[in-house]
Amino acid sequence: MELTKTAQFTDEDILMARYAKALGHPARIAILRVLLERKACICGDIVDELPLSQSTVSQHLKELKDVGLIQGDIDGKKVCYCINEQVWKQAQETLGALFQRYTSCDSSCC
Amino acid sequence: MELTKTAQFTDEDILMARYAKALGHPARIAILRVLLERKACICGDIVDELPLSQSTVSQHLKELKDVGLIQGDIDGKKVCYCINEQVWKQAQETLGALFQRYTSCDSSCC
DNA sequence: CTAATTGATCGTAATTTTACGATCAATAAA
DNA sequence: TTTATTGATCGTAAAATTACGATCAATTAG
Repeated sequence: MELTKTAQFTDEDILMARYAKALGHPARIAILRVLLERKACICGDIVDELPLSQSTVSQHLKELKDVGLIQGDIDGKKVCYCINEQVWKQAQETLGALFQRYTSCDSSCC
Repeated sequence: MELTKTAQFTDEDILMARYAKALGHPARIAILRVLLERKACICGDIVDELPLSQSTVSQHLKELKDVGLIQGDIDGKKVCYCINEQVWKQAQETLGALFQRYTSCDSSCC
């Protein structure tokens, strides 16, 4: 009895997945870690820290920028990247809420 | 002056990215939400909750199972899925730690 | 035994991601 | 001005994801 599926994903699920997806590659985790370590924003020394070419790193930076987790401002010849506080905390809350929703049902299942 | 890049990604970054990647699709978020809502583990009624075909949902379930976030036990004709507590908490901690590493450097940058 | 149900897996097509070199634009240094 | 540096973007190839129907194996119901 095939009922037509109309239900779509909720905006919240889509947003959450977007944040998670942005974190879903070691290079992007590494980039964020660099940005977190040096509180001040740094530019493409990030490239030197990663085992990837400049163009590839630039691509990963763009993805992080597209979801808003980081921002980059031009400073002369160089570009300064850093965490975007608002979005960062938004992602933290959204994903954190999902994880916290778990309450061990010690009993029963599995 | 091209220095050869030797540095690889750390195991921790890779693991973290793996967890995040597993959460990086609305369908998988939706699946986890269903599993979280009904504390007890349910089987492929999940399919009915999602706007996707049975085979596609099964594929997403497999991905979640592969990273360990969920587990599925056969119960007669049906299969019972539920959150894997250990792994769930591991992912929560790992990703949570990353997010918490941010300390607003109100000043300066960007 | 024969149906029907459940859910994994296979094969496949379309799309997205990942990665790189090459190039381009802009700034800084000579 | 000419040259070097910085970093985005383009083009492209290879690989991975996403999605689906079809099929298969196992269990349950008749």
